[in-house]
Amino acid sequence: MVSTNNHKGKEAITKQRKRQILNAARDVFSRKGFAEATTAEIAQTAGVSEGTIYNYFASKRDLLVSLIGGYALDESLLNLFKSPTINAIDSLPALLEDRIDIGFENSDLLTLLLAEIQRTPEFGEQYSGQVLNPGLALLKTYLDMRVKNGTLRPVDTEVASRAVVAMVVGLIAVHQIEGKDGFLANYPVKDLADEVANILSVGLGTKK
Amino acid sequence: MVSTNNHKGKEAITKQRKRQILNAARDVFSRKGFAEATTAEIAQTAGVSEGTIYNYFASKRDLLVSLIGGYALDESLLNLFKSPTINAIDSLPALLEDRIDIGFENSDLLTLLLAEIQRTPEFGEQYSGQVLNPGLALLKTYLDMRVKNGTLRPVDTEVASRAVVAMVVGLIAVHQIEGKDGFLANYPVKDLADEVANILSVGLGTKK
Amino acid sequence: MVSTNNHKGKEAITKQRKRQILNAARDVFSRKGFAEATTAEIAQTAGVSEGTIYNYFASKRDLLVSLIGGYALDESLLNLFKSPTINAIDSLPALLEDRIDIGFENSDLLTLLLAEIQRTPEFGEQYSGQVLNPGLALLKTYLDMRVKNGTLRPVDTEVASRAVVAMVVGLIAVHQIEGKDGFLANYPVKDLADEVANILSVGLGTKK
Amino acid sequence: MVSTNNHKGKEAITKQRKRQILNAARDVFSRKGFAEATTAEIAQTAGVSEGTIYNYFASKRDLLVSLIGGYALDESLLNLFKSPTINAIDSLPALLEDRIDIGFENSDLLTLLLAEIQRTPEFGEQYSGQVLNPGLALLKTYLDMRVKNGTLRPVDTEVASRAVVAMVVGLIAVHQIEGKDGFLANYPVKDLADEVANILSVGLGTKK
DNA sequence: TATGAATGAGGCTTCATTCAT
DNA sequence: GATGAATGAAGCCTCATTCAT
Repeated sequence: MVSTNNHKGKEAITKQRKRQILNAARDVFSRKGFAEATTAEIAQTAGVSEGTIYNYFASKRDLLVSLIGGYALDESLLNLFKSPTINAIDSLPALLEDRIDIGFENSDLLTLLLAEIQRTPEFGEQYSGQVLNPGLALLKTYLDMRVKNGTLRPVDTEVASRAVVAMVVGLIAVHQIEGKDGFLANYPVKDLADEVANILSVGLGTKK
Repeated sequence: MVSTNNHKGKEAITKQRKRQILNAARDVFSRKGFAEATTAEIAQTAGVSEGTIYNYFASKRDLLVSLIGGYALDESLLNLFKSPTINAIDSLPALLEDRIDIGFENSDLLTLLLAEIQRTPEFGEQYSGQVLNPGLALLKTYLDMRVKNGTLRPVDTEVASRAVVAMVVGLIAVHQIEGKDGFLANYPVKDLADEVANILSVGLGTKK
Repeated sequence: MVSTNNHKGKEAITKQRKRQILNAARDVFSRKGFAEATTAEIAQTAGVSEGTIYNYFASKRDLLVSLIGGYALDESLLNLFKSPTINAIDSLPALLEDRIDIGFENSDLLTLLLAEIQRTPEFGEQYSGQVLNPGLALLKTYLDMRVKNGTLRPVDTEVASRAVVAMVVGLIAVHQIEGKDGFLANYPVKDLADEVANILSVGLGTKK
Repeated sequence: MVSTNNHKGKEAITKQRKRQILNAARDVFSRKGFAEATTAEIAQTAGVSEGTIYNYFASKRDLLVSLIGGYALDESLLNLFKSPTINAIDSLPALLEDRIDIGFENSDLLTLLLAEIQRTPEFGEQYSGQVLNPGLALLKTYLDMRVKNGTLRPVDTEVASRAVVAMVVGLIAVHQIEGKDGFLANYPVKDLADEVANILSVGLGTKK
């Protein structure tokens, strides 16, 4: 029992230590980008020594891989596309508000992700498979249903679902370009979401 | 005359050499990102020696600055938002097709731009001022006109113009994530543009 | 206690390592001059790798600054002008012998110092303040006293003290120019000191 | 005749061009030191292009060699030790004033010389042979004469002549260390020369 | 002969990774 | 397991020298 507990305790500690380092890596990577992030700064941010990182991760690159493939992004950027419940979709303004909010908050991570996907296409496949596709699939299912019951025009839902996602991602990018003094950064997110939802939904609705 | 010609010739050669190096820099930066690009690779790509770069640019960073601020992007990514003529806007599908085409072709540059804007907010200001804002302004003028003459709902055109741009940028980003075997990369651009234009324009149109 | 000891041990090692590198820097700088000294040679001389230098000093220049401003020269060239005790002054031949000996041994450092003072006047101020002026002040105090009690002519002791120092420095310079086969390098230092002391002291003494 | 004149003209032009470049080299070397001087700056200072330098000198180092061995320094620093006439020596204050004046004005060159002699002992031999020794010899001859006719104590004139030179050189060095706001730089050269001459000459004189 | 663009060797510096404690 | 000093590969940049014009 004791040793079991110790084991569990050790595993828990190990897991917690990995998390601690990954969080630090996420912060530094998203601020500096992968290449300009230093293990020294990650260690300092995590409150551990540089050597300790290598007790938990094989390399700096392994940190990035764990970050993009792992649970660590789940709680921030990844939620951007993560399966909303069908119910959530039903309220497009609320859904958009939620996603825009998360996205603006984590636009650095989106940039990091785009940049690293570019250098390592596998990241794109991984991210597509784990995050983007499930989200798109759910969206598509929902749109298909509404097309079938006649509350939507018979659009190509494969495209339409991507258009919805693209709208959110694009707003994040424009927000990033405009900066903290730009228009989007200072427009109430709720109003933004309402306007955009309106544009999208009315556009997708059947004409009378 | 002779010396004048010589002068002109030298200036022309200098300009052409700068262009040659900037083109190489654009290639390598967009492929590797700024930090991971090496001056050695840029030189090799440009077909000059490493030292030669420094006869034309003060530093590697100066290459980036010249690239983002200069004419070098004008012919590719910058066109993404560069003032389309009012006439061009009139045909939303054609406009979107054009921009999506350019964007898919240069998605690496969009990523580069986003990443470097994040590290150097001045780049964002510069890009906003020189490229994004003029494009948005033109779009807004056009939308305002159509709102006034009743062919569009009275939307917030400040938001709506950004939504249109965001849609394009977002599609580029999603395309980038999905990769060359993804859905968007293999969907006919013309059809994509038609679909998206439909979503946007019908959504923006007055309900009967 | 243990951790305290460890701390002390680490600090001691750090200090010792800095010293080790500074000593190497002094050797190489004085042999090659600052600009022509390479960090590679300093590292090799110190018996560490090149990167290690930068764990202790911010830059090659910082090595020079630490060298000129720090304790590292105290034990060699700096003693040249460092406050001798009044007693020591009393025996001018002994004082001169001591200083000439030190100076001949470290003429490379004098040259280094002069050269770098020329490029960085702050070094001159620093060296004047920390080393030269205190030495001159002591010398002047002593000369003033002897003027007052009549064992010296009423010379301008501000000038006279500099003359004494200049004599030593000049001998070192001439020795440097003549080289190891030159006259001064092969003249017994004690005899040289006696002769020069005679020239100076009789010259400074009252005429009967 | 014509061709001869042309030849003479060409030679004259060549000589004049060499001189022009050497002067520039002297300026830059004495300001920056040999290693930190760049051929670019020398060319600019000389008002020629970088390539032109290599039409007259084999290398940057050759510039230094020509400078130290050649006529180019003759007109400034070299005069420091260059054979004064016996008559000139007769007035020690005047001689010292002259030399101190030249020396203070050209202390950068003295520093340059010392530094480069250190790296290239041949320079020291060359300088000793061409400049220092002749000067010392003349001084010694003069001192010997005065010893013989009883107006000087029977000092070792080999040492005494070096002491006189050392005094001048040392004053220059101290002046260099103290900088332009230091004591020596702001003391009237004539008074300084008088004081020092007094110290030296009375010291060298026979006691009554 | 004058030019100055091109070259490339070599220097300083950074930083991911290792390893002895 | 934690530490952080040591390492050395690799990158950016400088600058003496060459050479085609």
